[in-house]
Amino acid sequence: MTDESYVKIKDVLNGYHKDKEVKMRGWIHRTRSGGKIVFMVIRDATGTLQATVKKGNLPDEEFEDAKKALVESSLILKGTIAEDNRAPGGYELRVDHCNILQFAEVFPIVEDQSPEFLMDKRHLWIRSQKLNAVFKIRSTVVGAIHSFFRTNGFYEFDAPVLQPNQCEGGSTLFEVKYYENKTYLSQTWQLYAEAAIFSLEKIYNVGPTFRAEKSKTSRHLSEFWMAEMEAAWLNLHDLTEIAKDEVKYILKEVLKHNQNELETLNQDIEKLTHIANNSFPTISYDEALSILKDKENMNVEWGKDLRTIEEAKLMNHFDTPIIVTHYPLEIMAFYKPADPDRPDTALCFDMLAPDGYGEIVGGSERSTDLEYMKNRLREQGENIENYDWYFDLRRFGSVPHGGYGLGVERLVSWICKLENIKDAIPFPRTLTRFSP
RNA sequence: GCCGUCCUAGCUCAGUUGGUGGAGCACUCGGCUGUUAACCGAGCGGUCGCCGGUUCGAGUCCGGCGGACGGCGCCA
Repeated sequence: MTDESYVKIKDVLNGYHKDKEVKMRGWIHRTRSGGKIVFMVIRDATGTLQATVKKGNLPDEEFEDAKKALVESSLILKGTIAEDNRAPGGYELRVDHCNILQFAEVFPIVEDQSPEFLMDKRHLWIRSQKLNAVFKIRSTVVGAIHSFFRTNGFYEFDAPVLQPNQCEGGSTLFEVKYYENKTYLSQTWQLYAEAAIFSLEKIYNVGPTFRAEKSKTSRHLSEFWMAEMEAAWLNLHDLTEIAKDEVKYILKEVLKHNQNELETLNQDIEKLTHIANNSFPTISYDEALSILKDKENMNVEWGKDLRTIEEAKLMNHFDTPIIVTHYPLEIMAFYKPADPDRPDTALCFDMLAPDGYGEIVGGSERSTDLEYMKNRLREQGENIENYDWYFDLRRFGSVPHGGYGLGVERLVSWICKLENIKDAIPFPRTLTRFSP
């Protein structure tokens, strides 16, 4: 698949090619030159390595090329790997052939960068060590989601991205011209998933979700990836336990495969390991309100959703993610059923991450009561006719079922300790930015 | 929708009471055979976001507009 005659930097740093003559290829990450010596830090997908180019050890014209090549020039090098404690990482390549594939123009990103500038140059900034590490972890996270559900008997099931109706709240849809009509970008996979469980029973999906919310915060994207599951015969307790298992499994996979990346990002590996190996508590909305009142002196009126600040204060008292169940029914979407034992609350839950990363999972049992759902939709001013096919699901062999959605970027942000969710996705789309 | 901060060289920023716009980095040239965000010397580099106003004179004061970023609400 790849040319094995070229060695990777990670292997060099692990000592595999010591004193060997090797071929390497990559890009110039940093370069500084003396009169007759050039120090280049070269970069490939696996890491960075110092290469020393000394005049006399290679043809003169190749030395001159090495001297004038700017940052991000692509190149092929031949030379010997030497252990040398003067080199960062302890190893360096002593070059005897330098072939510059393309002399890069002046790279616009230098030492001082503002977030806005880096966002404008996102197509170049994704080469940075930080984003390289984040996207390696993101790859592990998404891979872990697939393997978690597949090994637990779930089928991957895909829903259309273009959807004629909405699921929750009307004002947050992206409208799309669809021939002579209009349709909307997917806000959730859920309604289609609810149709599919009558065939496959246990399903999941990872895919893009679009919300035209006018949220300008470090936790919101207009286009983000949601990992959703839906299954027949599950109750609220089952759902919360699966969600906990899933998040712990993802964490363990990241800890297994991405130690270097977590270090690059200055994440606390011990803390994450502790979280991955401990149980996540489940509390009710009522208990959350008590904690806020008793320990934070914050009075939240019963019936109000927990706001960002309240979630953060609540999480001061936990060092793992927690599940909060039984939010007030009134503020919940039409498909969430009331708890028969506590009819003013819904059979729903959120998972909150520590350290202010907020809601990473949201889910619920789904109502099987057709009239109840119709009434809730009418109260919210929705046109019931749009949901006719969905209501069919309650007319033909309806069963108890439920599901949840996990925000991939929210999870990645927390695991990578990112300041802004925009760095958890390669090319972020927000209220004000849809380019590059 | 509401609130706040910011906008000066390619980048990051300084700019005093209103009086001929600066630094560092990047880049170019010169020097240096072990640098670690290399260093030393020189050079190149400007529609001070836009429009209007006050003033002899505006980067600076006033008004409007635009853009970016963040917070709240809402959500994953």
